[in-house]
Amino acid sequence: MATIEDVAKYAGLSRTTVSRVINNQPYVCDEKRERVFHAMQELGYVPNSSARRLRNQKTETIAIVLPRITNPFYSKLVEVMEKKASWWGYQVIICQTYHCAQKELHYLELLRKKQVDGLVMVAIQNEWTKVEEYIHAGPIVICNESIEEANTVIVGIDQQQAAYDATVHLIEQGCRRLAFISGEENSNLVQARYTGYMKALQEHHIPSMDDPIFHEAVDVESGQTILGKVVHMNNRIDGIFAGCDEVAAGIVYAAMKQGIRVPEDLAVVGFHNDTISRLMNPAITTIEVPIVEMAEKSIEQLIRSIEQPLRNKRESYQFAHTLLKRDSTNKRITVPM
Amino acid sequence: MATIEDVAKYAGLSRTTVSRVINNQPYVCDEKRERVFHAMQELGYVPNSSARRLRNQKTETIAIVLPRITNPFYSKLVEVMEKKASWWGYQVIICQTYHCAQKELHYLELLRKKQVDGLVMVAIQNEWTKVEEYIHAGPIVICNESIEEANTVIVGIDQQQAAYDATVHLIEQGCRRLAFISGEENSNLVQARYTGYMKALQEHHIPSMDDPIFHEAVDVESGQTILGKVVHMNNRIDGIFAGCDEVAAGIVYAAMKQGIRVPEDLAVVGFHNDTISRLMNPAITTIEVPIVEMAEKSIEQLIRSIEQPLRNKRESYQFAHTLLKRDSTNKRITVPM
DNA sequence: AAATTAATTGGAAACGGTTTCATATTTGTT
DNA sequence: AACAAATATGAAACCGTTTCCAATTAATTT
Repeated sequence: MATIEDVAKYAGLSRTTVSRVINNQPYVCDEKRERVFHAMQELGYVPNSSARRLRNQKTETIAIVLPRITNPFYSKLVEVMEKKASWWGYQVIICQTYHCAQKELHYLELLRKKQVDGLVMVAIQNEWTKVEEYIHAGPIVICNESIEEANTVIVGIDQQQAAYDATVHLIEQGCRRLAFISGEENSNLVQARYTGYMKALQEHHIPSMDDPIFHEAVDVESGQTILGKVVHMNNRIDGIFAGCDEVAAGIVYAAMKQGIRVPEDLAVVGFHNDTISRLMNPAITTIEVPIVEMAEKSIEQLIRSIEQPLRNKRESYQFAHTLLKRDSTNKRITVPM
Repeated sequence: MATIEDVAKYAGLSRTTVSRVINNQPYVCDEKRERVFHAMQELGYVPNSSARRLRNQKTETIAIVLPRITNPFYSKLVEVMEKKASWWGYQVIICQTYHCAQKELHYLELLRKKQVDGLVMVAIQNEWTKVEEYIHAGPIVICNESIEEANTVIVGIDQQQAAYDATVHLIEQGCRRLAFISGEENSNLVQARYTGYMKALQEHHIPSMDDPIFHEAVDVESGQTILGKVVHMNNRIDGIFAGCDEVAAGIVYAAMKQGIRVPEDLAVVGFHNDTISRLMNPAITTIEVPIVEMAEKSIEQLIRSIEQPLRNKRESYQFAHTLLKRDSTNKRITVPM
């Protein structure tokens, strides 16, 4: 590969001058500028990224840390983030944790190694205090997680309110034996939603029927499994709040297979308004999340933090969610409260 | 940030010795090794990635070029690829082309800038001759595309045979007025499938009914749109081969909405065996593609090419596909041929 | 015409590591 | 005891850029 030195020699000039041409700087006369262009052309020269990164102390790369890309909600977030980042001239490294705290720390090290300029966390596996230490190594934006104590940019929706809205809707449709189904139990996200869920139950004087078997659900298969368990319980559950549409779809699918009517016997609410929630039969009631706005805001703020660092200040951007009422909860009755 | 120089000073040793410790090399006595560890600990030292990349002429990063990550087929490929790459200690940069040849070239430049050590192409937007030029800048593995003339590693399935199998199945189910629906018309992938589709038609003496409106279909929405157009045609189509399950799902969904019975009035075959094809009602007949094997093989071969370069040699890995017969084509009749 | 100021240019010093090479000290062998 | 071989260490070169600084020339002002 040709280096800047080769170009300089070929053009009979110095590295400095070539560098000026590459970076479109002034103080190079037209004739020499032309000569440099010609030499670059002739030698097929392309500036070496590693050398630039070292010299400029800047990688123009960011990382997105998430559980796994196959979850449609995450993949949509990543799609938009990559698009936006690319528009600003940044590359995107994708980091799948598979919900493993260890893996998450491994990827956070990218910040200390200076392999990325900044990082977006979509979901968080470790204690915040552990993640926090990395902020002095580079900006971190939190997207879609609720960390009260985080002194950084945090983008998302009101998870508690969303869960509350969904639960109230189930209750208004006549459900009285509800279940709360979620992904990893310990995340702050799940905690916030659970709080909203419980608030709705308490306000309507409905007892909780939760059970630990209902956690760790993140995909269609786990949704199907859960329905199997629900069926064999004594008190038949008649309403489910699921943490994501994949799980909700698995539940609805398994229910139909087993002759359990949705919503008559069992109403289901999902989360995220993934394509599948719309296409299922019955269509699944869900919480619509403004993914595009969240993703764009996250990247904008991250890049701003990179380009003009002023760290350690909490900055919260909260977007509005919407409850999309569909057939999976439509019992066509309204129970007087 | 502390540099290796700082560590050396703190430990009262030379950069060389510190470097030896970092890289776990011999010829450092235990006592000094300890001192270096202590100094690194004390200063919170982490080796700078850019400096390492420059000196070692190696980035330990690869790129995956694809149309868009939200397509479940691509996102699954990426999931597995990232997992595998990470296992080998490589980072993954994701590059979305949105089917734009220009964008693809932009990402191919990563190879020339030495910002990545190698690159996997899932789908290809440019002429192969244009892409080929980048091979001398670093290894490229083609995954899921059929480029006859490519002298590089190419991983995939027999697209032509898969389309042939799907089409024969439609014909055996009694369909006589078929349509072929695909993504970007000019890709070699689509050409290969189209050849298989036509071969099946010809072997069964069935006239082709194709129409240009049936291209450029890549998601659920376009599937829905297409069904709308199909309905208004004179010769009612009774069988559709769709290039991906998202499109097939859109078609099935829209058909049900309009009272067109699937499969009685219209049979549909999809591609990829995405989750949605299984969950739709009726479930969609599809071609199962061994995604995990393809993704793993692609990464394995790419990393092999990076670590022991021996370029410009075609190496083809073809995996077996399966036709999964489901309800969207199950007319419960067998027409004698 | 002399004194400033602006426009060009290149040498050399970073940026932060790894590796080659030379040197000094042990250890092992005959 | 003499010599070869293995171990331990650091100085300096190198990876490919960008940028500071000084030097030279051209243009402008007094």
